[in-house]
Amino acid sequence: MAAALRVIEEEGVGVLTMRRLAREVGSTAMALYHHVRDKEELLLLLLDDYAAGLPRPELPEEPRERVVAAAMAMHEAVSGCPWAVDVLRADDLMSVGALWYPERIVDAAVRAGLTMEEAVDAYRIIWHYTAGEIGGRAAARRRREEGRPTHRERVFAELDAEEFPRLSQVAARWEELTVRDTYGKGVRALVHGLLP
Amino acid sequence: MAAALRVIEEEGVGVLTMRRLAREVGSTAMALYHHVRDKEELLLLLLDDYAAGLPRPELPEEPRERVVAAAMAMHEAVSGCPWAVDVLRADDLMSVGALWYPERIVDAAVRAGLTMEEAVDAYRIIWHYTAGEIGGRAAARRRREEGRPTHRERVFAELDAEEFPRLSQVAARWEELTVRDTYGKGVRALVHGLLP
DNA sequence: ATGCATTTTTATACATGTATAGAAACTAGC
DNA sequence: GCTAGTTTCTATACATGTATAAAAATGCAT
Repeated sequence: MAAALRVIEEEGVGVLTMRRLAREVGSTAMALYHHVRDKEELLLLLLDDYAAGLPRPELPEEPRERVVAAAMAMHEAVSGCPWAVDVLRADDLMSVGALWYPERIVDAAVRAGLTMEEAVDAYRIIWHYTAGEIGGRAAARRRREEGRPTHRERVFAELDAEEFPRLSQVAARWEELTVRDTYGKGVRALVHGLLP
Repeated sequence: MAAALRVIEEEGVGVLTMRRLAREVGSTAMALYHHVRDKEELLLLLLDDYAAGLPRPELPEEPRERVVAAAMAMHEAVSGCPWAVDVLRADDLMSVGALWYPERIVDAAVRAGLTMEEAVDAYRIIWHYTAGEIGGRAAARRRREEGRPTHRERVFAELDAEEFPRLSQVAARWEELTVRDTYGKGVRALVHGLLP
């Protein structure tokens, strides 16, 4: 795990292969499979460690603000973790070390007056939004790094202004409009719409 | 494209490999690369065709209801497309054939009183939520099909009731609580929070 | 028809995750 | 110290996406 972490931090998650990690610890790739089920589990364990070591921010008392703050902390935590993206789609709970976030969110939602069922719904909806936002941004960044042409360019190039007036209107500014961080805006909207 | 579509529909997206597709059309894997940049582009083209052929549902006039309806139609469209999941994270626009959805959403948002910038934000936030929801559900299904133990089980097994009272409280019912479709609830919340 | 340039296809190769089979190292009981 | 069983590791193999280089096919001007 330490070796894996070192490789990731020094050279990026892209170069962490099973063979590379094996070489790093003086073993063979398949030997690693005695300790982890597959590569995803390895990354999950790393994520877990990472999450467990995160500082837990002070949260406001007011329930709605509390949910927003917890969600934004969760978002920030995952954003700062380059290998999280490959694991995120795994489930609706991130990892053991990161249970702190759902616990706070569900709790605050209940305190805001939601039933337990509603609170779980609220958490999962917030989580899906979070995962989607991070996944999208990570994919975009990766694409940019690899120099691949964004799909968007092609889309906007052959845009029919008759059929899609609104999109044509913003086509030129899309890039500019979409680099801004709108995560907070989204969570706030969700909290506004989900909590009484 | 037709061959790829046939393979996917008959045997699932999992068996569509470049070599298999090549065999299907009596060629070699690398020959395909003259027509598509990579496998992702192939899937994107398929998705595009699929999206272009979708029926465009009648939408309510009232702007907020219109956004909700368009979003739900978009969600349903993507859900019904098994190979969409592998492409979705690509960007914040799905594909040319699916531009109908963002166009309606942005337009309705503007008609509801948002500025163009705000409308684009709203669309992207809804899109991220949609992508996250579908990605998560697809991952869960795949995991179930492969018989892999869900990460969640392990998480809940070693849950400390002292530290995570709320989560412990729902641990046993998590499965039951999370099979329900809460997408609509989420979009409604977003629309409620984003549109004036 | 012929020679050249461009398009399209093949052959081969590599890195990757991981399955399988078996070897080696270790542990417990005597 | 020896044996049987278990844990851990190694060797090899395969399917996959795709890079690279070369071959073949095609189109075009003469």
